[in-house]
Amino acid sequence: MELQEAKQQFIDTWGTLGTEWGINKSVAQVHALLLSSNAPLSTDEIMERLVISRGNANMSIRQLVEYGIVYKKHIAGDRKEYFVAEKDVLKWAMKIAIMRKKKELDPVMDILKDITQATEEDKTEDGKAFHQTVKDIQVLTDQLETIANKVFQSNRADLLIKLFKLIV
Amino acid sequence: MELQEAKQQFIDTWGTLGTEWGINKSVAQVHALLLSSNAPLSTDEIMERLVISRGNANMSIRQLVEYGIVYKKHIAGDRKEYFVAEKDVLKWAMKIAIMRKKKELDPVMDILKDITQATEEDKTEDGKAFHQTVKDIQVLTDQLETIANKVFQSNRADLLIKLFKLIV
DNA sequence: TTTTATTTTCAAAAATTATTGAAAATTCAA
DNA sequence: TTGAATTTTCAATAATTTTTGAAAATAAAA
Repeated sequence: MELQEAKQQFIDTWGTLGTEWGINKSVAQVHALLLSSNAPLSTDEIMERLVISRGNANMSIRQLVEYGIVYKKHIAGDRKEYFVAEKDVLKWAMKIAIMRKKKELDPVMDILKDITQATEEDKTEDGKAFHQTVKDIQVLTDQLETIANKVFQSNRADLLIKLFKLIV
Repeated sequence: MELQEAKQQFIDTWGTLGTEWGINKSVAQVHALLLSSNAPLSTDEIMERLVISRGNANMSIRQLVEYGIVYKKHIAGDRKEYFVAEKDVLKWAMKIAIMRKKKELDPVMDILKDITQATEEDKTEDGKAFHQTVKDIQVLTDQLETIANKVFQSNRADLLIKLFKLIV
């Protein structure tokens, strides 16, 4: 397999995976392209390489920079902005996880808590069953959150992984 | 908050969350409706309650049954099919996780392995860096997979969660 | 300042995904 | 069998999401 071919496959695969998990295909592909490139790339280079419009490239890059998994890089004597991806997997994977948790999971957990409380007093069979169902979900997500927070706060997620592999 | 209101909010929230994570809104809502209902529901009841078409209801239910998180329930003297949701959170959450891992993550992991191998011999600076990047991702996902498999295989995921909370 | 390069914005178009609903297929009781 | 009830299918339509591309805004050089 040619190096270029391998990179292209990586970019395509990443794009598909992103789509399946609710991440925009272009965003995922720009991320993959930057991950696969040693050198910083300009918007023009990204557009050309992925065959996407300037608007799309600009929006996608901006989102990745906002996520904190792609950095701007100034190159002396060049007016263009260049971009590089964070190469430490554990670092960027955790940033994505934290961002999605905060944006999509936390609000749901708040609502689950509300519903659990609001149905606390219900005396009907149906009401009690529903309360229990929501409470079960809420308790499980709370437990998972505790674990997630501990892992996120730690700078040694790699060690935690090894530890967990060891003891289980 | 009325019980009906609470249920509706649960259904809406679940639908939104599903959408954000690449699960069809109707599928997620049917799941939430069945989770929130003690009694088994027929396709007609689901259609009526969620205001969706027969086709949509049928497809959504089928998918949930395929996932193994909703069961068919025969009611004596009634020709209609009824459906109930698996109420054990840990059980259905794990089934969803296992299903999505198999369908969406495993193929990607296979491709990452291919790319890692195919770029093993590359002697260029760029090739070596790309190889390392992909390999890092691959090693991390492999570690996470090991953990996931252990949790999935265990029937006491709840205990594992408690254990992990304890030691970390 | 003026000019030129670069980035950003966003309405319009395209692509994708979800949903409908009626016809076809199936199932079951009479 | 026949016929009614129920389920399934799927082409057509609707809704949503993504992408484009050109104009506006911004930034840097002349």
